[in-house]
Amino acid sequence: MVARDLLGRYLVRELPEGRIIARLVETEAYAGPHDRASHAFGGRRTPRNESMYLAGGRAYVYRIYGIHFCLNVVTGGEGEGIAVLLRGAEVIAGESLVRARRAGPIPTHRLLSGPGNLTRGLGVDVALDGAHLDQGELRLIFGEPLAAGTAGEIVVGPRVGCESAGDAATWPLRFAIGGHAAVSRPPVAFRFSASRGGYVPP
DNA sequence: GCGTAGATCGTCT
DNA sequence: GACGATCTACGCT
Repeated sequence: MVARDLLGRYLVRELPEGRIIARLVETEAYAGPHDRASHAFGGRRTPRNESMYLAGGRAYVYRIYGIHFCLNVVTGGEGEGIAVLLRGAEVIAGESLVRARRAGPIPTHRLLSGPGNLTRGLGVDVALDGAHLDQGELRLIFGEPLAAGTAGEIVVGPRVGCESAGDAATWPLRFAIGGHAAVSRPPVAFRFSASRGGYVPP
């Protein structure tokens, strides 16, 4: 599953002011026309979701709630409508550039935590919709996959905000690095503990 | 710490 | 005309 393989990989954002590097810690898969929670459900194509049907390796960016943007990586073949939502990342380099886009005293581990925060912190908007992610101002680096045991365990859970998607709501398509502080909401077993500074097992 | 409400607008019915 | 793959502030415990 590609969504799981994206964990631990790097997102590179080139801005006029400099470069931001982020490491993905939380993703969510949207499985195509048969997935009721997906914008591509039923094979629907509209001007908004058209880039979801591009060949893999492109970006699908859309606005939500009139306020936020969400960044997806198209992972299917051309015409399949399969993509992965990037829900959370950890800042590796360029933290000052991220903070410049996010007002207020925000803990480092929360700077790119959550789909809306990730796009805001990286300065991603619909201008990048359909962009190639192997070149240009936003790139995804396919380096070493996350090695089990070296960077935390991968945990799996139901997707967020898909409660009304019928049985698809319970599909285990959300992946995260277990216990990582930048995970927006802990899948299944993990819960947040401020006293212990992050997400902890029950 | 927890739950709830409000923001805000493009997109689709 | 309604609502959404969200976030934050705020009030209560």
